[in-house]
Amino acid sequence: MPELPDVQGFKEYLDSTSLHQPIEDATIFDASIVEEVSPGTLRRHLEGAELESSHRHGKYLFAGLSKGGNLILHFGMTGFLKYHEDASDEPEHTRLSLRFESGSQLSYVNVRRLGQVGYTDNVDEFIKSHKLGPDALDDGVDRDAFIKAYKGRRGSIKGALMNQSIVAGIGNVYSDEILFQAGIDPRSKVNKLDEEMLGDLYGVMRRVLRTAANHGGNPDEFPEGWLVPRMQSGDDSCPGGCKGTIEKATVSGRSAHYCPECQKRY
DNA sequence: CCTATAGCCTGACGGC
DNA sequence: TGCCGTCAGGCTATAG
Repeated sequence: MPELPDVQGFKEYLDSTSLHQPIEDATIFDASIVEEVSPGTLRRHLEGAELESSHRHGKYLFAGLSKGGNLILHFGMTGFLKYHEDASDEPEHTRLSLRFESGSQLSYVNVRRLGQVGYTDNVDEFIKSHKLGPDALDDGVDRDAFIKAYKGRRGSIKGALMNQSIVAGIGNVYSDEILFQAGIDPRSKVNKLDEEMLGDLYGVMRRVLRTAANHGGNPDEFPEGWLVPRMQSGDDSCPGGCKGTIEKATVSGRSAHYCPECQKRY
């Protein structure tokens, strides 16, 4: 599930529930999802510390620890956070749980183990070593930087948008939404798009991600005419008013949803 | 350098 | 009901 807007929602959830509370214990239920350090090392860094801040970069969430360093949270396809008061409310598939002095707990839950938790001293180095580009909503990603980064690539525009090393945060669902709103077929080659079209795409990308992030990635709150809520409810009629049907195609190894009427293939 | 592909995990769903 | 294949909002390593 979690792309930039969803992870922004998790950040706000963490901020409003879990900051500035001493962690009494950290329980790692699944050692295999711990990256960068050993499970024991992660635990030592967490216990006795407080989460004092949080920072999102692309689909990653980092929580600054009062003893120094940062907890890394990455959600893969099925991860999320759950704050609960009672140990009996522990969700299934909890992989890491932080129990605070108050008795409340913050749980990192992930069915498929494609996500990771970990620890790093230096977030910037972690971002560099994982080859992540700038966050898609970063001020540094302006129109010119966007055009320069994508211009002339050979692959599909959908694949390029999902490439985390160019710009971080866009995944399968939001690449579909952005391309739908930009009127571009996901199979289009990037090098067939001129600078003006890339500039327009930039504007759509920022607006879509900002709007979705403002709603914490909850499709029920998205504006009229968006594609994501339709897909989620299993309704394949085009929300663009063309009366057409949303089609599916495999693009860059992922399933793309698009409207052949409203989106032009370049 | 760039792009496409297979593999990693688990659970839900549809068809037989 | 039970089994099987397919698919899923991500990332990495590898091959071309």
